[in-house]
Amino acid sequence: MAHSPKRKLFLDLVRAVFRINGLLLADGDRMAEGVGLTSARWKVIGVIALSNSGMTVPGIARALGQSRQAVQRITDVMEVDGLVSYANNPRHKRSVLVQLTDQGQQVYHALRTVQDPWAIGLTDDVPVEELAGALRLLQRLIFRMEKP
Amino acid sequence: MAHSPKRKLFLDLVRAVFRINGLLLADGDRMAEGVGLTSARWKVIGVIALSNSGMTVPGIARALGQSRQAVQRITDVMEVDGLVSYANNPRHKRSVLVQLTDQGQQVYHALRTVQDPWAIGLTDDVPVEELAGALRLLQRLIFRMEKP
DNA sequence: CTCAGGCTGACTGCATGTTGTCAATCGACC
DNA sequence: GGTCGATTGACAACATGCAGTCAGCCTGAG
Repeated sequence: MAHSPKRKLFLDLVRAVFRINGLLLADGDRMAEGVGLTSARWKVIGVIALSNSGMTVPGIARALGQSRQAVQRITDVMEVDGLVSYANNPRHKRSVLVQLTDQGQQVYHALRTVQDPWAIGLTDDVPVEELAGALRLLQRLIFRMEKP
Repeated sequence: MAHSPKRKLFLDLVRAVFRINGLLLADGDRMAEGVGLTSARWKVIGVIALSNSGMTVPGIARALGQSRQAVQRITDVMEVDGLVSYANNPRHKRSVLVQLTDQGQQVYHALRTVQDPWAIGLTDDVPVEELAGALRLLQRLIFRMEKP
């Protein structure tokens, strides 16, 4: 049991996650630098773009599973850069809504035009079922780690 | 094609990797704090423990797929803490070998006694085949991303 | 209405990771 | 033996993430 194949498989999977996380960040930075962004920023932009009327900073953080402080710092920088704007939140006086500016929208779409071929190229010859299976497993692990 | 199921699957997988990476680091920190370590340090300790006569800093970095500077900073701190020691490298005058001290060995084994039940508990009801499949997929993606 | 607990923003400190640069050493080739 | 490219250590700048704290706003129970 100490060296059960499952244990080794799982630890290898953990290492693979660490590794691919670093590679994804590196690839993301490379793709994003063409439009003056970074990996962390397109993660945030992506969440905002999927919403209709903007999201609060803690809301974005919850969607990403990150701390609100990390998101706040990023939105603050992007607000200075003119990619997002803060709008009054009718449901909450202090917690403003983060919205994409026109420039932010343009950057988001520019990003898509680089990101899509990248995603397609990486998964060219990978069957959909394998992707779905791996995703299910990861989501299952995530669920178990989020509810301790 | 713009919204092909595969593209969405892949992007969901990317998000899952980001999320699980954060959760693994958090869990690792929680497990490691009992023995006075952090996630980053047991990653490094793990690599050293698997070697026989110690490893150079760049060697550890290559094994982890990280920059040597990041590893160097961690080994420097662990050397001050008495977990590792630097030994002369007969094959290279400047590049010393990082070795576990007795204390480092003890910490490594203490970590295993916490890590093993954690790994087992997370994968309790997950079939080995699913683990293996997900690992194969991730390693395939890693391979494609490492060779641009 | 009042007030207690929860949510938010702002700030701080810390850990980790990347990239870039420079000088010293190594190693391989001529 | 000499030379040149690769490797290494040391240092710095920067980006990102977490946790902790504090004060102010919001919400809902009483």
